[in-house]
Amino acid sequence: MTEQQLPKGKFIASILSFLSQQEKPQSAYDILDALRDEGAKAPMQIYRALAKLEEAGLAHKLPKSNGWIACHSHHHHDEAQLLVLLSCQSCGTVAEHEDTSLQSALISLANKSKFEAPAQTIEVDGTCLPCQTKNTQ
Amino acid sequence: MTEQQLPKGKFIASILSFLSQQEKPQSAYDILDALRDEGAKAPMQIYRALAKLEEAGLAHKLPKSNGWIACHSHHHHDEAQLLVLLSCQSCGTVAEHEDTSLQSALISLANKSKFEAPAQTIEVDGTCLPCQTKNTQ
DNA sequence: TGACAAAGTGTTATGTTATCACATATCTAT
DNA sequence: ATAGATATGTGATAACATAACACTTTGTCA
Repeated sequence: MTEQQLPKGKFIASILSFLSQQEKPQSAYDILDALRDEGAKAPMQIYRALAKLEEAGLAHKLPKSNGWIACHSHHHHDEAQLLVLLSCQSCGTVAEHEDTSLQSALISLANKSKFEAPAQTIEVDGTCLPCQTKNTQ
Repeated sequence: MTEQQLPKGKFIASILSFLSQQEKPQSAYDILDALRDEGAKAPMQIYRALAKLEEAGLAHKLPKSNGWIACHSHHHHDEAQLLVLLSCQSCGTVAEHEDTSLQSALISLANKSKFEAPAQTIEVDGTCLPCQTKNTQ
């Protein structure tokens, strides 16, 4: 299992706490605004903290949509090479998945091309179940 | 097979031709600069054309890195739901793959969650074979 | 053919996301 | 104490993307 130890840094804890309370991904500038009280003044402060959180596996960036979420899966495996984020374009919610067969399919594709791919996150945009039913009513 | 008919629009052909000649993905602003001669003046003109090219399957946007490439695969299938772009972080080249087993793994993951995912492009960042050998010399 | 709708184009302004560069402060081991 | 590493503050700017509106061209059909 992953260590999940909090990296050190001024805004680390606040950002993680803020993200955890949000249902939807937040942009770096959303976070900046939310942390004005605590002295955050420039985007750089937020981006630096987010980079550390991501490196620690405590937050994930949605690669397409520039948003950030706190990691909700407390069961990440060290050997996991692929995190899939199912992102609902209608309501904004994001579901995290570590899928073995998807991961091995990706690894085998990379191997065929001798392409060296480190662990990564992919975002899949679509519509979650609640929103599907909502939209057909 | 996909139709691959050229959409109409002032900069469509020039953009496609420009992208085809490039080895690496180009940003919308790169394209804008390249098309000054032909009268391109504002980003909007480029983005509009790129949207049509992407819709027609003639160009692909790298979801993570804001770059655009001309489609090099002349064999896209209509039923393809997933395009994988292996993007080398060292030299910038991008390889296009339509991988059946990766696609079906993704579809089955989505089905499990009843998540409705339309056709999409995912970008996998890593290192291509030439760059791997280059970097260990 | 003339009139209307639809599609395409030009342009300004603005919104959004991300990094550079450099100064200053703080921590840590010897 | 002090040197090196790490962290922080901050202004400026780069890079990416869209809103909004006016205007022109093209398609089409009575």
